[in-house]
Amino acid sequence: MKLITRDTDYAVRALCYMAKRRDEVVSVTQLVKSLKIPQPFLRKILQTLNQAGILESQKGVGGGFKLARPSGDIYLFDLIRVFQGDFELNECMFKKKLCPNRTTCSLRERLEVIEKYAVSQLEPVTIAELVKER
Amino acid sequence: MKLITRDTDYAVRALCYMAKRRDEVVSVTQLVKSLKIPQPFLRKILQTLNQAGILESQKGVGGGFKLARPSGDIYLFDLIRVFQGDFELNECMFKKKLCPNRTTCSLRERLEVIEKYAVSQLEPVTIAELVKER
DNA sequence: TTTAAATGATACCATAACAGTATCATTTGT
DNA sequence: ACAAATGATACTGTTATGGTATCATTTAAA
Repeated sequence: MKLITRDTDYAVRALCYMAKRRDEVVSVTQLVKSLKIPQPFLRKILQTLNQAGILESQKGVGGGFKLARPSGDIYLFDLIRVFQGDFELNECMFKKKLCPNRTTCSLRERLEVIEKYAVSQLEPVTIAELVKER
Repeated sequence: MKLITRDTDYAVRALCYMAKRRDEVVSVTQLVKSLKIPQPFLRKILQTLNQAGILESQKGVGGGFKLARPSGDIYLFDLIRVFQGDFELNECMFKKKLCPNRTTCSLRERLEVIEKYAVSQLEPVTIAELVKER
């Protein structure tokens, strides 16, 4: 049971790295040297981020990626949405439909509270924030 | 991303049902009629609970299952442990080893806070409690 | 203008978890 | 003897996760 999957995690690391070098174009090869992430996997991740408008890319020799916007405007939740879909700890199996079971539903209320708390904790997190800490 | 998997959920429902009929032996067939759960799946779940010492079973005609202890002593976490293993939202990929990435680790601290909160919310939940509500 | 370094686009793959199903053996009340 | 129940165990289909592999295209620089 993971709140953050590996691709989201790798994305965070890569973006933090790039945030420290704003406006500098960084290649995957470069990134891989610092972060210990498998090349082709990181490449796929960055391409996805590019398609999502979080990164900008530049092809050809000397090319690579850079942040498409200030690191303070890149939210952890953006990444979660891209790689993991909507953040939901619940996923009631009877969504929309009338929930047939009152007992489980009372449990669900508790899960909802937990989810709200988790969201409140993670919502404000941006790449800039993560870079700043320490 | 689910905090509670389907088998845990089904287990909760079945146990709540049985809690209302304490010391009465209930067969899978009976349970299936009330709760809308696939027979063979529920059967497997109850057998697992039996092996875990949460249920007692009685074979043969008129047999079935009943709670092995008072419903107030059966914790949601017992079930989670049986069906989902340890409750962890974190699963740092570099457990034990020195975490090589400070940035991600600062994120991890936030995840730990969330996990602690979730545990604090779920820890006190027993079957008795769930039955009592409403 | 060739070459090499980069991304773009896609397809593929292995493993595990999840959500069950199926079957045969054994027990037991009637 | 029979039928209703669990015990034990193996199997199956689908999806998510965590990647690899390949070929095409762009582009800076020799």
